[in-house]
Amino acid sequence: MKIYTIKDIARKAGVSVTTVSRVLNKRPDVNQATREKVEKVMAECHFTGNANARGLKQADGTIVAVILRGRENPFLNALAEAVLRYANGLDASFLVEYVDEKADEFQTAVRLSHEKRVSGCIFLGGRIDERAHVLQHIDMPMVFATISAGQAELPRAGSVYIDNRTMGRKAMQTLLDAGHTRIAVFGGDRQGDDGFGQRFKGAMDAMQAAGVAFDEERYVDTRFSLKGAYDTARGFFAMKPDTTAVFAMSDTVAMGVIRALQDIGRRVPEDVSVVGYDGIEMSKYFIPRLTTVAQPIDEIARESVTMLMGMLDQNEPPRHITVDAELILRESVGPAN
Amino acid sequence: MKIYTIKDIARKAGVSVTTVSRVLNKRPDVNQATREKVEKVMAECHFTGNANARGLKQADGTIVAVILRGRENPFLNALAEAVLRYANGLDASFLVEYVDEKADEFQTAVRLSHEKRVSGCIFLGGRIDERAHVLQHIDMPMVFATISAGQAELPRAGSVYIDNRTMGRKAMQTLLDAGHTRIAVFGGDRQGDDGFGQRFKGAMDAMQAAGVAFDEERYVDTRFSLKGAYDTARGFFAMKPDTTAVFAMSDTVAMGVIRALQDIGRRVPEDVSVVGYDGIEMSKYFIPRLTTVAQPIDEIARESVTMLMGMLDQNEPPRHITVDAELILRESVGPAN
DNA sequence: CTGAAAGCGCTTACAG
DNA sequence: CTGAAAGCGCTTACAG
Repeated sequence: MKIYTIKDIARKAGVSVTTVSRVLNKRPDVNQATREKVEKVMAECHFTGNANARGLKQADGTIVAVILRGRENPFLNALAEAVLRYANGLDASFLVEYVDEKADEFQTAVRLSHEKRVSGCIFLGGRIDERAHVLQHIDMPMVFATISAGQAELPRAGSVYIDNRTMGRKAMQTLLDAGHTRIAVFGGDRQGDDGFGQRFKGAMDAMQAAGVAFDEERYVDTRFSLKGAYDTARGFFAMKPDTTAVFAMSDTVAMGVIRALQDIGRRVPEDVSVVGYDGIEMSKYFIPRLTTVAQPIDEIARESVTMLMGMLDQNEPPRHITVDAELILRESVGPAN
Repeated sequence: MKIYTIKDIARKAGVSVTTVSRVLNKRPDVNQATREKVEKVMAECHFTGNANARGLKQADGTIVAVILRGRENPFLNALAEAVLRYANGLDASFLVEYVDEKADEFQTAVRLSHEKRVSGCIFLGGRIDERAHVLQHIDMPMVFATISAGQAELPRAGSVYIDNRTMGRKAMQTLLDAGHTRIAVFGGDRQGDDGFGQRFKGAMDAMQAAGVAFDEERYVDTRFSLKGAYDTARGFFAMKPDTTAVFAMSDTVAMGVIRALQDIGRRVPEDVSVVGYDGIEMSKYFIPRLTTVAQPIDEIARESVTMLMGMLDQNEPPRHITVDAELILRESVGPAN
């Protein structure tokens, strides 16, 4: 079956391609009768135009890329949905790009700036490290959602994030308040100056203030998946069975840990307490419901979109803004025995 | 900052655009010294070429669209990942397109065939109904993954699916075997000739064979989300508190139902048994672990990709193949009291 | 309100 | 092994 081009439509409608282009783009300067005639032909042919050809013309409006790692990450996907919701109706087209586990999202951004004429981008999650240097090669506004880019030397990068250090402290405080002292922390690279490093620092702040020493062997470096957390937790609790509480740096990790605990006969929260992070939907339905640090997804999305559009349209400078998070007390934390 | 074009690179490297194009596409017929020179310039400029311009040339190889509803649907996203995994290395580029809750995926396919020169597509999940008529306007091979397209009048559509009727029967049989008789079914449109309708039919087969009457008021039409299932279940159990088992047509629904049960003081599986469907990863970690009908994600993905590529490359006819599913017995089903 | 023509950044025969 | 030129399907001044 034939794929029609604007030329075919023009011929069938007896007008020029210019005119077809005009009605395709809903421009006002077309005679009503002409418009209807062309629209009829387009409908018959199910014609919608070729995106590549259209995209080739530069003045094609703003296009922004939303970059995230993981099609199966519930938190980041919820964030992406929210970003798209706020983007809706704006004078820019948003495309979401998933990067692979082992891919480099910064190089992806650089590539996109060429390949798809992307003029701005929003990074969802992730972290900023030396790889980010390549971003200096592209002169494009960007905003990092959920992590701080304040320390990075990226003049065109803004960021929207919760105060991870404070929230890490509150998460730990919740455990301390319940009387726990042998507390494990399940997270990523604790040394990083990213969200995870901040959460860890906050947790240490709380321990220090409470005068409780942190047992270094209770820091657990885990993959952020159910299976990763589960396997790690099984191994950890075999080594450190007297641990009575866990601060997990994501809800997914928290759930994997809770499952592992259950399987070795430790109840949550009766025997071991667990606090999660992110506040994904599942945290409200898991059994037990998760006590967790809920990131304000809608607000992060809204601020990120607003900031980026401001940089793009009004040439506003990037900002680094923190939004309020909430520690939600639910069922997975109980008093130490 | 300047966005370089192939012309810029050619000038900087002192060669023609043809040559740059050749090294960009890694063609063999370029002098090694020339290639290196050009590659050096490209690297300096972070040049990767413009996807729109490239895509505009027709002989650009096969491109297939993977269409699914819901960026937050864990089952369909796992399927998409698997499809991409099998697609990797094939001589075709795959793009995944998410359609909105209220969008029409068939019109999306038609649009994509024009806009992005898509020459084949794989539908993940969903259902076939009268809206599918538009597909007859495009002469493109397609395969429906997880649902049967055998009855549809779509000459170019193949499908890969599990035998939903048989598995619906087995799911129900599990409940009957455990001694349950007051069983509810939580699903979508039970009348449809789609996967859900088949599951329901299978469930009825089992009840009939067991000589157990199905109480029509125990069929519950629910949205396939945690919240939807939870809310529906709360309402349902207030009306039919003597129900002792539930066949949920997706794991997500099963988990929402279990949470609701928990909240009204009914334990699973001691008081109420629940069987799910799909076999998503979370079903192995939820507490209790879900007894569920596991769809063979990898196999469905592999067969779908293989079939579509066969239709595309070898002009093979579409087929309708069923793959084996497995009912996994875990913790959410127990004996009736 | 309408159309002829140039051009977007590539790729691809074709010629050398 | 290399390059000049045509063309992919659109959009956009420009002219009428």
